[in-house]
Amino acid sequence: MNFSSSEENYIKAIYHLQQHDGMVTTNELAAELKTKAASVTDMLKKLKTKKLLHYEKYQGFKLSPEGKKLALAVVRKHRLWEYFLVHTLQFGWDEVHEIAEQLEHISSKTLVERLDLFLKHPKFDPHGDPIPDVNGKMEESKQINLTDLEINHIAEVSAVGSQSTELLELLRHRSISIGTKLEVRRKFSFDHSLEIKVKNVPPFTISQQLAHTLFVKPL
Amino acid sequence: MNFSSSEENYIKAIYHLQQHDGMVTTNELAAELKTKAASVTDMLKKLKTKKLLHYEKYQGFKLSPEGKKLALAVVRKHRLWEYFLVHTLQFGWDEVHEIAEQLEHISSKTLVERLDLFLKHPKFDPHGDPIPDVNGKMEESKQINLTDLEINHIAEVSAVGSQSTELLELLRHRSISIGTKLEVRRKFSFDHSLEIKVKNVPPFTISQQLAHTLFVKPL
DNA sequence: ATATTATTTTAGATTTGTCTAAATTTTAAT
DNA sequence: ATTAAAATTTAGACAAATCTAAAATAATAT
Repeated sequence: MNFSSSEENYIKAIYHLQQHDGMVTTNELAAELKTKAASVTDMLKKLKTKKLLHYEKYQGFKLSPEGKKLALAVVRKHRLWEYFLVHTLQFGWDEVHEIAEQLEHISSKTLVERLDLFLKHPKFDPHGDPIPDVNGKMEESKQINLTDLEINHIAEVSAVGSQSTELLELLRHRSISIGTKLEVRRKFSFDHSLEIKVKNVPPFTISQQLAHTLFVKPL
Repeated sequence: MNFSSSEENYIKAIYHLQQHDGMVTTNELAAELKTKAASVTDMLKKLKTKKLLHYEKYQGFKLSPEGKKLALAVVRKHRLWEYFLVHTLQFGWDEVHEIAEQLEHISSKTLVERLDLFLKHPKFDPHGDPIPDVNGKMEESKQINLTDLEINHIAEVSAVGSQSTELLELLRHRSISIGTKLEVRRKFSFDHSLEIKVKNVPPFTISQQLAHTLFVKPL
């Protein structure tokens, strides 16, 4: 079976959403894909006839096993290409998302496997997310959310929860990137903001919203 | 300006056809793209409004300077990706065409330039075709058509004029590939077939049609 | 329990790229 | 110079993916 880029994007977005929610709703998906609810409904019907998801109208939906398999294949391609862009072509880790969004839809089993071999079977992409293997299996990453990091424990930034330009701009301004070592000095319960310490920089405060999109590996 | 894959395919096909013909006709292009004349007419109108080609109805057409620029950019991407697939990912030179057809439509200037840098600015693709540089300039390849090779002069196969599966199958059967050294022993004027000699193999005869799709560099 | 609000779906329209069949224009042949 | 044939274009239809506006359903709030 072969699927359009659009279908693959829907399947991938559903996969990401159902990691948190279990069941996904029409509006959630519309927001994620920056499209309209009506368009989502249209596509859901098509994906249902292709047996990629379980869907009863007004009831929400989730991927079927075949849908999950497709999602993992797309995620695998996306993350392998990101790894390639950063490690082979010397892109910055914050420049590769949009290009990988295009590359992930190239359809050639052989290409993916040759790429994987050339890259020596990487297990994590430049954002710290695990890369599924040919069978969709991936290592559990030991990263936790920054909001869950214990006070005064040093950790290394390993992933960011979104690749929006706005977020990346803010991170750049704060000189935070993958690999940055930091610790949480205080947690303010009023607005859940955090005081952060990075070496060679005076302590600064970040919002709960920002902390929520950052993942770290405790050292 | 950004263009759809379909538009880029039309522009690229026109570019290739006008290398021979100067002016291109609707049916020629329809045949090249394996589509219908009516579809070609539709697309021509669109490409004309986008100023990519000169076109008066019933009169044939050719690329405008902007069209040529776009064509060369697509050709550059195609050939760079082919080079990458063969030299970096170890594909055979006869396996890469279809994948490169997809990759050539990835739109990211930076990506192309980083790829070019990583590959060390290759001048020719695995089929022996010259790779245009960023400005669309390319080296004149010294290859000539096999039908123009003088009798008893040794030459090396440097390019094939098509990537059709049928042709590649025939070449494989004849054990002819890029780099094969050969010479023409006789030319038969009746059907313009050629008697070919390759080392370690008894002489064999090839049709004019096949000879026409083979390009060689005299040694 | 019913009304209000929010969510989701349907109905109908739009864009892109394609097609078939019919009409038009050009070319070639007598 | 007509006519026949070939090439090209138009007209109208269709599939994919999207949208807006209206209708249907579900959730909620009194």
